[in-house]
Amino acid sequence: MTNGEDSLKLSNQLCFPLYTASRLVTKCYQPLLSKLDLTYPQYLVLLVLWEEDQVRLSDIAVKLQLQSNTLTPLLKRMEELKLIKRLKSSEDERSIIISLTEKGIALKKEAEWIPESLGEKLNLSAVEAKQLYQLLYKLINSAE
Amino acid sequence: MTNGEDSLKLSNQLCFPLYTASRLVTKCYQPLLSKLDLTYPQYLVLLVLWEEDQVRLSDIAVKLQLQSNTLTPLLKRMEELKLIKRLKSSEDERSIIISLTEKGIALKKEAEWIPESLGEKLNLSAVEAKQLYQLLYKLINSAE
DNA sequence: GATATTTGTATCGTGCACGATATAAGTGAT
DNA sequence: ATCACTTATATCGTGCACGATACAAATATC
Repeated sequence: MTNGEDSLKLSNQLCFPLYTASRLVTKCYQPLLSKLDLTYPQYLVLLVLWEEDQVRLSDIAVKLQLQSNTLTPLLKRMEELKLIKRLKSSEDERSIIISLTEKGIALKKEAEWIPESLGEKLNLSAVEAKQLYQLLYKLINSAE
Repeated sequence: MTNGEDSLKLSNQLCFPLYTASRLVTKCYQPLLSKLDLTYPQYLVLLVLWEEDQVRLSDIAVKLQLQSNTLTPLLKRMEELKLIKRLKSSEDERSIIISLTEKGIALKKEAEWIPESLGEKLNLSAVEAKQLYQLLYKLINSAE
């Protein structure tokens, strides 16, 4: 972007808008998700499970790029909310299989309007959203 | 992006790469910042102060889009690390003025190589970085 | 087949982030 | 001056995120 003296200016750093945008988008979800009594990371877990039920904890960890020490308590809270079940795998006793409960499955219908609702909050055109999407994935894949 | 059935797919959501990219970039900073005994939000506060010393807590809050209940303990920890001073404003006894200590000022020199070092970790071209930067700011400004 | 290594999950400690709420200082209207 | 109102910061409680570490099940090695 720039070199030398200005490199430490907040306005010249990519890190800052990334950090701010991420928190801001999470914040946009908050009022929508609180109606479903969900937090943002819990919603991400459900997105995984709505696509494919019966997933190992370690597979969720890979998909969401989260570690076991983050996921374990998060999933335990979701279990307390009766959204998911945590069962040991019969094939490998070390693995925990996460599956949706009836309540977790039913929640999908209630969540279907969320993406659209969020799209309205963020004033990006379809082209811009796609561009941003691609750049972010390039960034994610570039740094391992 | 897409409508109907697929809208809840993780891979179709802008929120997820944003969230992941932000955590990933923070993680890239971590080894660099730990050498200076700093966390990422602490580094952001220093970026603000290196640009302009003697800033009110509330002004830092606006610049970093953080709330007082996040900043207060964060700044107290930085005070314990002898990086900053927290003094009540003489003009308005409600305000806290944050200023750099000698140690805080000296740290700027040690941090100057960080932006460049991070640029190497993230495999984005200058054009892509600028594009991403602009899209993120558009997003931030669009949603208030 | 006892031992070493790897893998999957959990535990512990620290530091954000933020909603809700409290408190004290300043401001304004009566 | 009094009382409502606003503003600046702090406190409290909850939920991530992650480094370090522990531990048990599975696998590999000898």
